[in-house]
Amino acid sequence: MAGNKIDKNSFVPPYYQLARILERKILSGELKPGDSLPSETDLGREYELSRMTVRKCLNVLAERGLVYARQGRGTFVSRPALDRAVFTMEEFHQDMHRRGLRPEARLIAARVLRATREVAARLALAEGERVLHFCRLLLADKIPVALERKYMRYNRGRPVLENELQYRAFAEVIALHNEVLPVRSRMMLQAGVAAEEDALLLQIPPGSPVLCVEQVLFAADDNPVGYGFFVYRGDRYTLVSEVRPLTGGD
Amino acid sequence: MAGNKIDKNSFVPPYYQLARILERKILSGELKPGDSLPSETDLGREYELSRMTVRKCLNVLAERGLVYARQGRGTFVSRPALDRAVFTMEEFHQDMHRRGLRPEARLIAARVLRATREVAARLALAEGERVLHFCRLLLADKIPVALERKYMRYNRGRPVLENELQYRAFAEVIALHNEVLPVRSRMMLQAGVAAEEDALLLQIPPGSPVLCVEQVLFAADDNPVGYGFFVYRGDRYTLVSEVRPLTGGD
DNA sequence: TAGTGGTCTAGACCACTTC
DNA sequence: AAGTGGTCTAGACCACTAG
Repeated sequence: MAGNKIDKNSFVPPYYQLARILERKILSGELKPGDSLPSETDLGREYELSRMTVRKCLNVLAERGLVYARQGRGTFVSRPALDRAVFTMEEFHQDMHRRGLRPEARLIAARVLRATREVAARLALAEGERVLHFCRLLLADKIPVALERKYMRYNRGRPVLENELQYRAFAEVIALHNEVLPVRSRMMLQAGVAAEEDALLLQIPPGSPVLCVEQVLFAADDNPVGYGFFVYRGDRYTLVSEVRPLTGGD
Repeated sequence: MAGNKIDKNSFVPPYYQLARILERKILSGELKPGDSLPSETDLGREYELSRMTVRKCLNVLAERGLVYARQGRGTFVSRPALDRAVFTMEEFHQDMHRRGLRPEARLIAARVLRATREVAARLALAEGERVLHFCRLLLADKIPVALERKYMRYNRGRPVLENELQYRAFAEVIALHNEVLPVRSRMMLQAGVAAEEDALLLQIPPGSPVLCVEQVLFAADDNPVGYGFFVYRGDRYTLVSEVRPLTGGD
C-alpha cells in the first residue's frame, strides 16, 4: 500500500524522495504525532532501498524535528513544537546582504581605558586594569541599525591601528592585537532601552526599544579574551524563525 | 604522524573518537581556517576506519560548523563564525523547567471580537470578521514573565470552553476549536516597550523593555490558522547561544 | 527471544573539480 | 584522467526494549 514509489532515474536522490513521501504523510495527518513509523528494515523492503538509505532519509526528518528515534523501540512522529523557535543571528554584513541592504561600518571611537567592574569580570581581569575599547556604528543603506562596543586585553607591545579596527570582525582584531585566536563564543540576547549616548548615534529617541546582544569570546584554553555587545535598533532589526517543508521537485 | 589512535574497545564509537581528534586539531590551531582536511579515503587509511565511518564523523563536525565539504574539492576547516549566534526559544513550560523555575499560566481573558486590520491581515480574513481571542499570563515562581495574546478563526458551531484555554498550547486550542491541525509556524522576534495594559499585567512600569515574539501558525494547506504574540519581560527573560566542544570521555 | 535502532565494513558508481 | 565528496548496497554485530 505504498502509493508512492521511488524513481531511481530521478535526479532527486532516493533518500530525499522518501523523506518527502514521509513528510507528506506526516503533514497531511496520515501519520499522527506519537505514531510509530515502519521499522527501517520494513521501509527498506517497502521502497526497495537499503537500510542505510532509509536511515539517511530518517536523519533528514529527525534533523527537521518531524520524527525522533529511540533505540530498541522505533522511530516516532514528533508532536509539532510550534511554540519553539530557532532565531539565527548572522554576522552583520552577511545578514544585511541577505536582506538586500548595503551594509557599512563606521569606527566611532578607539581608546585604552580602565576596566569597569563589569568589563573586568567578563574578561577575568582586575577592576581598573587597562583594556582596549572600540565602538563601531553599523549601517544599512546609510541608516544606523546597530552599535557595537567591544573590550579586550590591552597589549602594550602593540600600537592601536585605527584602520585595523575599521572593518575587521572582533575575533580578528583580538587575534591581531593579542595573538590569541578566539575559538568559542557565548552570546546573550535581551531587550533593553537605548541609553542617551547610544540613542544619539543610532538616531533614535532615548528610551527607544533595542535588542541588546552581549558577547564573550573564549580562546582554546577557555579563557575569556573578548567582551562586548551589540545594540540593535528595535524598529530596524527583527529575527525570523521559520521551518519550511522539504523543497525541490523532480 | 597520527599521534592519536582509535580505541576500538572503547565505549565511545570510533566516529566520535575521530571527531574529537579532529576537533582538537582545529581548536588548537594545528588545522587552521581554510586548511583542507585529508580526503575521506586517506582519513580512513590513517585511522583504519571505513569511509562511511569517516563520513559520519565529518558530518558531526560539519553540523557543528567546524568544517564544510565541497564536492569534487575536499573538506575544509571553517572560519569560526563567532559573530553568529543561534538562539533557541523553547515552549514556555519546558523552558522554565530547564531554568529550574516553576512555570504557571493564568487565563486573563477569552472572548470573541472583531478582527482589527492587523489581525485580519495575518489570518487572511476580512477586517471586522469575528475572531476568538484569548490572553494568558505566564509566570515563573509566581513572578510574571510573559504575556500571550492569541487570535484564531471563530467557529460558531463550537462553544468557547475556558478550561480548554487554560493550559493548552495555542496549536492544540486551534485543533480543538477549528478542527484544523497547525503544522508549521513562523515567528518574529523584536524589541519593544511595554504598553500600559501589558505593563500592568506584567507588573513592570509602562515603557519598560520587552521582547516581543509574533507567531503565525499555518495548516497543511498553507493557510494561516492562528496569529498571536508573546511579550516577555526584558528583565526576566534572556536568550543564550553557546557552542560547546564535543563532550564525553572514554 | 525477537525486534528495534546504532554502528561499522568493503565494496560500488556517480557528479563535480582540477589539472 | 585523477582525485574529491555524494550516494547506495548488502551484508554484519551490537545495545537496547519489550513481551
